[in-house]
Amino acid sequence: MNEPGNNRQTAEQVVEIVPLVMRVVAAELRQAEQSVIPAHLGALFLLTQRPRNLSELAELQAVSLPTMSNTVSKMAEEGWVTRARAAHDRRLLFIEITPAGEAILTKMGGYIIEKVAQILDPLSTEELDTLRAGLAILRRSFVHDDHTL
Amino acid sequence: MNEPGNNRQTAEQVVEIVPLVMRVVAAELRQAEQSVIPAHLGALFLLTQRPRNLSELAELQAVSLPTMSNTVSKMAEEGWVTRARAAHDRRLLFIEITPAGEAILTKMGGYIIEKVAQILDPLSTEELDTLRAGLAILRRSFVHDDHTL
DNA sequence: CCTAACAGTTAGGCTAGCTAATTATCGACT
DNA sequence: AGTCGATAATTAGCTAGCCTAACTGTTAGG
Repeated sequence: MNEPGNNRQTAEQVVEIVPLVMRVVAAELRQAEQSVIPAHLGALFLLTQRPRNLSELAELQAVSLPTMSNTVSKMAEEGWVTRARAAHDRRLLFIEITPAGEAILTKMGGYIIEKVAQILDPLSTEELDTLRAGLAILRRSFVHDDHTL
Repeated sequence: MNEPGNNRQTAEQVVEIVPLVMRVVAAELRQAEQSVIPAHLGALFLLTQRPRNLSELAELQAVSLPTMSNTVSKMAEEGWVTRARAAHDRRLLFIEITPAGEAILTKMGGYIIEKVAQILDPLSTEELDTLRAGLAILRRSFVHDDHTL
């Protein structure tokens, strides 16, 4: 579909840059004084849209089922989500965010977004537009999308 | 410098998308049959440009000194790099890639880049251009750049 | 020379991820 | 109704990759 080299060159950039950015973001998160919410933010955000079951969360976050099971257990212990069996099919979980979960998402999500926004601050409006467009393409390519929102 | 919202919206995208892409890339790497080279590829690539000392590698890869020290130790055990004290200042390491290191970089780097290139294959030429431009901006913003190449 | 600063290593610990095996439920087919 | 395969989630056990704090060796300036 493309000149082959174009593809590969872009792939090289992805492999180089994404892990670097990841480490920087992770380092910022680690500095968030106490609260420590690492991988939980993404799942919490998905739960603000509507309740989900475990498989949905795992797929949307691109992690295995056991990983998401652990994540949800920890969040439930913290009181950020509730976990119940679905009425119509008792194999399924019905996972809902709580007000405490929404509060922590606002607080911690806001913190990290603020940090990243500072890093992006020197960029011009045009650069920000380009960056957003690029990220949107990355998302479409890599993420099994959620067709419900 | 910008309308404040622009910045924040882009930051949200970064925080959402980068970890997702990271997990997908990591999953691809994990499937690379045996060879298992996780964080080492980036460091090896930097060493193809020229020999480096440990602090340089750590900064360019945005990891702590102990982390990079471990990484280099493992790579030295595998015979992918050599480690020697610099002649003019014996505190500094002089880390060089070996032919074996170049070989493994070609093989494993090629493998993962191929995988990512497949994921990007459906994109049009225009989309690839946009993606590359966005990634370049991301890199400039997040990475302490190497001014020597 | 002595001491402060610097480069790297060691020790110890944590999180987030995985696969494999297990439990519980459902649904379809006899 | 009973059983059996498929599906959803959990548990057990493990690894990689990252960190901070404390230590060792080296240099350079007063």
